[in-house]
Amino acid sequence: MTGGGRGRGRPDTGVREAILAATEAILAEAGVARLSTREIARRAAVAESSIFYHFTDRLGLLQAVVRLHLPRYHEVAAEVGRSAGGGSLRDNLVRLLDALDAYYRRITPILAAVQADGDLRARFAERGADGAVGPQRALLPVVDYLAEERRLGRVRADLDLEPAALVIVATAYQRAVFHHLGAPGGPADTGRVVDTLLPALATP
Amino acid sequence: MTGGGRGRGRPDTGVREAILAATEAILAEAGVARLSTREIARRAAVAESSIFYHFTDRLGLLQAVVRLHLPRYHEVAAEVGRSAGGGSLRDNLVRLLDALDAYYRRITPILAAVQADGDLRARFAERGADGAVGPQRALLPVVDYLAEERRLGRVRADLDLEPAALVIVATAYQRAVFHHLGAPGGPADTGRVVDTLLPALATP
DNA sequence: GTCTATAAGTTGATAGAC
DNA sequence: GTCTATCAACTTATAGAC
Repeated sequence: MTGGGRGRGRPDTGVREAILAATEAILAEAGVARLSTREIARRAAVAESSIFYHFTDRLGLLQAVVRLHLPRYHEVAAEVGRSAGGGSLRDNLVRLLDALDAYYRRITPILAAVQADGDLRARFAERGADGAVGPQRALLPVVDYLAEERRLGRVRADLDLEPAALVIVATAYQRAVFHHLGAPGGPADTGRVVDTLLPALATP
Repeated sequence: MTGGGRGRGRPDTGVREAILAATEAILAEAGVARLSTREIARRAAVAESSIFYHFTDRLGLLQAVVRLHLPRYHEVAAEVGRSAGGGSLRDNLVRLLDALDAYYRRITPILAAVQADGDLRARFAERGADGAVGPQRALLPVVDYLAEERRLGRVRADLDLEPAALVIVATAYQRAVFHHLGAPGGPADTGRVVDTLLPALATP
């Protein structure tokens, strides 16, 4: 694998990237159930065997897709976390929820694949155990953000951070799932959700 | 299909039920990707062709599994809804969240399959359109429950019901997903979640 | 209604030329 | 690194006996 040595040595012909892109596209349209190496190769306009050269096997490819996207979650959440003191608490929460929602909409097909493929789920659980990506780890950036707002006195002093973060992340994810399932419009806009949640979070 | 005429005419040999049970088991363990008629037949100790006799094709079988479980959601939520006036608001919310959580844990593999299989997702979206099961419809029983508590004056008069229901359903679903992905213990117990949410819901 | 037998097509994966 | 060619195993689905 050239993976990681971008811009060094012989330039990638783009086959690896084309394979990853085609995989994501199929995942989004048809789902894991119909993700075949044959179809990936056809879409990427690439030889089927190139998939095995770059990713060893089908599961390796799926893992690569997961590892390519899940870590970006921390970027998304951290960016909002940095602006903790900035605007109003309400505005920050709206931006946090919108950022989470946008992120989850992008990766919902991948998350669905992890949930629906036993092997992939198993490997994902392993990684979670050693602390790398694990499921509840998704809460940490939001917990950090709330802790900062609490330090600034804008969030209730007695707020239980983990449940609060769970509720926020859960709401964003749920909306993304609804969207993925074809819900028209999506239930309630972000402003209404934040206004509803605010009495539980803000300092009275 | 004898389906529906339980206890009338010749008794079912149980093949249909065995197929459904085996399908659910495989869905829970291995996921849609590995759900083959061959494996279903093996587990159910049944001829592969019986699957096609009862369910026409693979997708028909998947639809049958979905239709068998999703409607139970309304039973679950409605049962809690009936006890609206009963105990304290907090106790009712704990019971509602626990009921939703238990339900979602059972059907998470099926929901994952719907999300991860394009064909199944498409048919599910169709049904949603004609108002039968649709995604956001999941919110209605919770909206009804909150409306009743609001009528009784225990929930804020100005509570925006849809977002509130969304947050509750989302939290239960998120916890079920964490559990399915192998999260140890699950993040925060129901009591803490409800206590965190309560200031947003209860009459001040 | 349930079975056995079978068909045609697709699957993930490998070998070897360039 | 990427390709073409090839494989055995498995896939969904059908036909027809009981």
